Amino acid sequence: MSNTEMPKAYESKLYEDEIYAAWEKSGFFNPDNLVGEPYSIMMPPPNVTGVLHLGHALENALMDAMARYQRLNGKKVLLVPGTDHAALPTQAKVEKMLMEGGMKNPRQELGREKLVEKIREFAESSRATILGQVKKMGTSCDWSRLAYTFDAPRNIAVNELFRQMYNDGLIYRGYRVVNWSTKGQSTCSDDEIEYIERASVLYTFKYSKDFPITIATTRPETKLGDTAVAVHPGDERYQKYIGQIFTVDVGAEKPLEIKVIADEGVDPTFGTGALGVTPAHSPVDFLMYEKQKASGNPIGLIQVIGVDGHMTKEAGSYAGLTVEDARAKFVGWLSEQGLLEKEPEEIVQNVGTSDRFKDVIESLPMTQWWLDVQKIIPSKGKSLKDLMAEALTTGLNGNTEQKVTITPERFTKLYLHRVENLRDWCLSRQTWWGHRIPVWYRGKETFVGNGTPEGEGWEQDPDTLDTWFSSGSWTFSTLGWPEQTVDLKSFHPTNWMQMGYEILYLWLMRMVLMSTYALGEIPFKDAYIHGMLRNEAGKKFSKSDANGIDPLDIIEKYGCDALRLCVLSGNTPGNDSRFSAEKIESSRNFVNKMWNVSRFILMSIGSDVLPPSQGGGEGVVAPATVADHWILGRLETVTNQTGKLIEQFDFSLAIETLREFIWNDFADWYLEIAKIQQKDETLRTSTNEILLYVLKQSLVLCHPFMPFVTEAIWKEFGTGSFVMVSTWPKVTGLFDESSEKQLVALQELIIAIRNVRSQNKIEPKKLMDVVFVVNNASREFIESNREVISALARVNSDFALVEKYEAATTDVSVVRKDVSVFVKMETVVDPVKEKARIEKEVIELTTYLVSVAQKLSNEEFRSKAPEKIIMSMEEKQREAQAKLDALRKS
RNA sequence: GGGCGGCUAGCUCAGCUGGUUAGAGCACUUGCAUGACAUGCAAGGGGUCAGAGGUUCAAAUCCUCUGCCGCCCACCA
Repeated sequence: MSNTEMPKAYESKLYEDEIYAAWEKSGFFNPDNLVGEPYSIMMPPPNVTGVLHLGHALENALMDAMARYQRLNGKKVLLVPGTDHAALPTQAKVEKMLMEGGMKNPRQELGREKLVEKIREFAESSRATILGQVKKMGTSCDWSRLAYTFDAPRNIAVNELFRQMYNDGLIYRGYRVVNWSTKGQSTCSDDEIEYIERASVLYTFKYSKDFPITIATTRPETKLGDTAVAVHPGDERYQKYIGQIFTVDVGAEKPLEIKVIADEGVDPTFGTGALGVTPAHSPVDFLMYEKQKASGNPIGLIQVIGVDGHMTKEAGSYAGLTVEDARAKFVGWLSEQGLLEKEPEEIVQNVGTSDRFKDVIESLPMTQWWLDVQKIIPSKGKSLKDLMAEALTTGLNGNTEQKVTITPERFTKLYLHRVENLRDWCLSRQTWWGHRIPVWYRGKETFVGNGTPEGEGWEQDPDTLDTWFSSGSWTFSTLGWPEQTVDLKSFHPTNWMQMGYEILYLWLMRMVLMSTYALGEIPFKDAYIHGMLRNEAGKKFSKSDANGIDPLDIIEKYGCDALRLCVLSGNTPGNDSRFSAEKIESSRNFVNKMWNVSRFILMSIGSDVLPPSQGGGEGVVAPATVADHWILGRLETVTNQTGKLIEQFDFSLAIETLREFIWNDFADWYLEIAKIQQKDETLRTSTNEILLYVLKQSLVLCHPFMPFVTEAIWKEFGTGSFVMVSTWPKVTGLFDESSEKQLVALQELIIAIRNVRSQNKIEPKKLMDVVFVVNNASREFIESNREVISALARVNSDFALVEKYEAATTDVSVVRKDVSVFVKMETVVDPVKEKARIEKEVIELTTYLVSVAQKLSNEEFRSKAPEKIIMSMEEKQREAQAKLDALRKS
């Protein structure tokens, strides 16, 4: 074997690209080349607004760990890669860049076609970068099924979905108050509003001297469009005015006709108990307007703010002013007229801002496309809201197979609460990048469907669809829907989805909505919600890349495996975690440890056992020593634990379990013991076989988390196969409790002797002389481990085993429960110090024994605690007592 | 105004369907260039589990309250 060529340290750069290329070429990323039960994961498509950051590294690590684990367990795994065109956000981003480059108004200057072309160029370049990054992260996705939310197949799915929802009467065109971004010149949905706290001024005033009711507002300029004052129906103060109309002149185009109306929603105890109603510029007021209309007691609607953020001609003397200027002017007028009832009051207020354009959202009345979430779907007898709730509670139609489980569970409550309060979804955007609304108009005719209708004179709606409309269909549009493809049948519902909690409402909910509506299926069975990755100081990695870290830089420096381990360790469901230099180094070191363990094994087994290329390490192993039994038992325990942990989505603990096993058990103990066993002719072959066996299994166990290094080592075996498509270890019944106990005892003994050396500053090179005091039970145990003890504790191997021993003044004692060791010093041991050391131990033991005795003598404990607990406590008591007795004797 | 999460070793975090003398990584102390690895080895030090009550034979773990820190939601004019 040529394994001596393995370099001392694992250099990730030498392997990763080559290995990824080999995996790709092997075809095993494509489930068509695998057998077994289908298992599918859809990659949350990164937005082409930018390139990938560390958060995406976490997502890729999560998805790929799961995909690889499932593949090793014989599943036919599909992991679909893709990107999201991110309609409005991408346009916002490109416009911002163009404006930074000197353009004043990109839409005006370039026009629709040219601007869309610019955005497409940007998107394509981001897309290419992103896909390259995904490969660098080692993600085992099927590139033959690569999808993009804006490609032709996805466009068909979007149009078809729209058509069906329209035909079901769920999608409608309606005039109502929308969220309007003046800067973005577009609507946005309720979910795209970010509320920020800011200082504001509350003005309390009357419309005119003889108006009987005082009202308050932080937006005086909108009052130019007031058409009513609402009071609580039971409010005695205002009872007599209800139904009356007052005409006031506040300087708008026409004098305002203010009707006093009653509405249950008004809180009579708050403020003046009266509310100025501005139907055109407040969603709540608009509802009152509709309610009044429905009750046959209509009030007016006057739009005083335009789409450009300036006052309209309805605002009369205020027309053309910005809202800020209009506000100042109106407040000035109120003050002059003596209409302000109180000094203006400074308050803190939440205002909605556009999450993309960052400006304050105006409420304006407009005709837009909406998705009705309340309406009963004819074929289903339920509303979209009902479907969305069912999917998380009882399962669709009570079918528990069609139920989404969210980890951690607490997000389920959030989701359901949100669903309950869901309002109709505004689908149309006035930006240009994205799926065009699939609706055509000709005079009074409307056509909804896929592609331009036949005949002359049709014009397509100029608006585009909310980007989440296409991402909502991701789990099935990627599988060929609306065609009833084989993929769709095999892989939907998908098995697992992971995402950050920040898109729970935006995305998870919409996937459930779309999938339950279109397919009558949940989009995925399990949703794993991860937290955000923060920097060392606990700050968010901002999207503007100011303190962002490029995952490629990390990969370049530390390797992909280290990055993956790093982002997964310490990351628990739903909780944020931090990324730091120290953490990545620690992960890199573990990768290197794996490498060196393998390096040692491949170098030392020589020709004694069959080389791996001829099946070495595959067959039956023959444990000969306690250590052999122990390590095989540990491997089995760890195999069980790791599998269970991954299936519970507890990736961090799985990694910790593996690290502990490989580093502490396998490398620090078994390898050291194996070096001794290798020198023994009768043990050499079996030891080497076990080394190779445990190594191979460990590589498989670690592969989901560190795919590259495990594959690189596997390659050294020269089998020509991939660890990626090997088999997750099976439980073989090699666990042996007594070996486990014995080895732990051996470890404790060796550590104790090493401790004597350290405490007494005896140089490591010197072999110490010791005497073992044993009883019948422990004699055999020590004798059979003579060589191991000698080598690992560094004592002369010809030590005596006696039953009684009179300690000399040059001896230091080590006491275990049924073995004592006397270590011979060259000089007289300081009797005071030695006594103190023993005293300390005696005190610790005594204290412990007292507490145990207290518990055990407690009647209630004895009668109520389970048998198992009592027995284990009694066992511990015996052990501690034995040790204490031995200590006292010495 | 509602709701949620966090508070465990110097730092970052596990553990929390109650039951070993509370763990890991990093940092720290003391030794080691021990033929796999100094990206390492060995031996250590370090915590009244935010505080106060309660339930229980038993609480970091369950309940109540309080205090900080963070997040989400909400039409209080």
